[in-house]
Amino acid sequence: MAGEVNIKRLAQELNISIATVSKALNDSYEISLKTKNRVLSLAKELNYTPNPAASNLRSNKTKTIAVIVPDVANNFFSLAIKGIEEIARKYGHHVLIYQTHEDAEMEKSFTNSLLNGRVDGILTSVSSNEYNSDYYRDLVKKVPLVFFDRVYESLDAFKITTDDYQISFKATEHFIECGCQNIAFLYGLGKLPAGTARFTGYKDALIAHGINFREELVLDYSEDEEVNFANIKTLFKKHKPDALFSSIEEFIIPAYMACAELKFSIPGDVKILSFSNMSSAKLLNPSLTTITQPAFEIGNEAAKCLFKILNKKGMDDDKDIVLKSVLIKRASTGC
Amino acid sequence: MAGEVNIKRLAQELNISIATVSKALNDSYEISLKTKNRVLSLAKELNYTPNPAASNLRSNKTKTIAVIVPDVANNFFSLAIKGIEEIARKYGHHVLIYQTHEDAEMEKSFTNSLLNGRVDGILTSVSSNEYNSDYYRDLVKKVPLVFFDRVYESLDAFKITTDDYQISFKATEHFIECGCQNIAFLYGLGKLPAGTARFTGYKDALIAHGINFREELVLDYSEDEEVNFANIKTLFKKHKPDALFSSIEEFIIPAYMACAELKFSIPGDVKILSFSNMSSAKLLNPSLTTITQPAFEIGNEAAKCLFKILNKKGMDDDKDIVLKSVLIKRASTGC
DNA sequence: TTTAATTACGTAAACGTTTTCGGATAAAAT
DNA sequence: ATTTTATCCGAAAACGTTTACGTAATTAAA
Repeated sequence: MAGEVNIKRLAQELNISIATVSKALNDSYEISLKTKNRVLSLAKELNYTPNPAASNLRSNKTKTIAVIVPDVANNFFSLAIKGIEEIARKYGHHVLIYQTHEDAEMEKSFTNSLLNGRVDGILTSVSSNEYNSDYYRDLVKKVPLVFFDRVYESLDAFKITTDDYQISFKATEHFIECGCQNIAFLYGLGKLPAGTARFTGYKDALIAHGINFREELVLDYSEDEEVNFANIKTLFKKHKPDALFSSIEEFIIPAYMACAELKFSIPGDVKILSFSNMSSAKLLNPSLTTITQPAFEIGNEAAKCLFKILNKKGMDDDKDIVLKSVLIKRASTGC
Repeated sequence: MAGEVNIKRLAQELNISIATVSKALNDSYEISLKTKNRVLSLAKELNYTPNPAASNLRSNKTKTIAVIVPDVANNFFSLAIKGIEEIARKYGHHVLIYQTHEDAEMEKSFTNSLLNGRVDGILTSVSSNEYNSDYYRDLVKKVPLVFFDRVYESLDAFKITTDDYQISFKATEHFIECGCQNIAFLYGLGKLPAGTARFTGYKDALIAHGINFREELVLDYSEDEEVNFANIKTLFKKHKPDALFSSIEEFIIPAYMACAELKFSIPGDVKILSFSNMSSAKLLNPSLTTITQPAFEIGNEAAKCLFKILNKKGMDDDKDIVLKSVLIKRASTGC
């Protein structure tokens, strides 16, 4: 009984046409204030809410945006999502969240499932396992899309990133100021601009301070945590680095465990810092120096950007927004 | 041009009716294998995907489910969501995620926005700030809904929970076996069954071992982390507990910080354990003994349950599923 | 006073599906 | 030869909105 409250029902009870009701609900200029009030108050009384499917079908608007991230369990992404939601809520949009788990195929499959008008726009942070530039070159023409953090550089699309190069340069200098000379680099996201920028910032800082870059001090990320653990131990034994620059959060656990197992003291024997948004960084033993990205703000900016596109405003704005990360010095670098 | 590929277009190109096309796409028994193949292959060739709005409008099915949680940044919930997604993907459903940030009003507002047919069903873990039993009593009649972890006990609805009472009892016994006598309880989720069950398990274990329950050793959770920090310090100074049983993850950071500031050694001066799904628990200083809930499995079970409802199967199954948590002993309890 | 403009509302088509019902054909049963 | 049944397909309505267009009533301009 009470379930079937739709526009037709409102129209009948008020003795007006459904067109008038619809327009009144959408605050159209064509409708007098008096009838608007009549409609609105009855709608409220009957607890009317518009059917989204019908509305979407007719208007081609879904009031939903999609967020595609590798993993919501990652601190960075969960914060970014929070930033996105804040804006989405402001614009009355729902948020559809997809996790790719770094699987490029799943990423494409998810994205494709959104192209038939399921969402108004997409915010994406691409998977790190494959560089799928061609796919995205097509995609950005088909749907409003904003990249954040993990972007494709060459594309003509809106991109929100951070100052990976500069902050990595600065972090490396921090090591050097603490007296480190053999700074190892734990290399993640190698296929993405963010990864290479972090690496280049590290390398350039070494060179700028007259320290030779040594290929053998670079360790590539493996998805298998055990492998990373083993690799770090090997790195320690073979090359005795006095510092570890971890370019992604995932290296922290195996690095700390390796130090514990090899009885290396942090920061005495080796100093460590890492890109990270872990809230417990300050509780590690010892507390971890981090490069912390403004994750919430990135999500915030990305979402704002998308709604600019959806509302056709500021299309001539700069398509590249770069936010600043911050280096938080703690005990693991010890100075 | 290529954008407007819908059923009508397929029908025209194949010289058959749109009804036939629709039925073929839905693998109806009314359609011959031959025409099914013709339709399917053309659909694939033209990259046809059905318009979800139209489909939803007509069929009253959205192929989406909603997940309502307090916070995706919480390790427990992000894992649970992963478990949900696995099942949703299996059934070809999309997942809409909402964060309430423990705000009961926002929770109601979100939930209400889903009642007009935006989703086929809801998985929810209710906010801890208010006990909104009346609201949910109405709600479960209107929409397929499954509670997980944070439930309303009195309702006739599907609920996935864990053995909070038993595991808390066991954890308290672990303290006692380690020689603790003044075990403080950091009390969270007090308005929810999960919270009270944990508290009761703690209390009953004390009594079972002839230890007096002391009200002054119980500390209620505050949303303000600074307040928790201060309260824990006061607790330490006033009552010198030799153990801290944290019933929620959020107490860990202030507890560790308080110990550090007061120069209390863990587990020497005070032993600590906490409900937690933090992956870095083993890296804390010292590594933290945890009660870890099977978060992924909870999500998994909850989603399975919802799809049972949606497919009208197993409606006579037990509506209460209880999974087992596990006590992982580490250095912070020291024995 | 006539005409033009403005305001307020209604009619009906459209969005892309799904589904009910019925019909045509052919095979099987009588 | 007639009836029944099975198989395959189409016509058309329906889902609940939005919106282009038309029109009557009122007001402003001529």
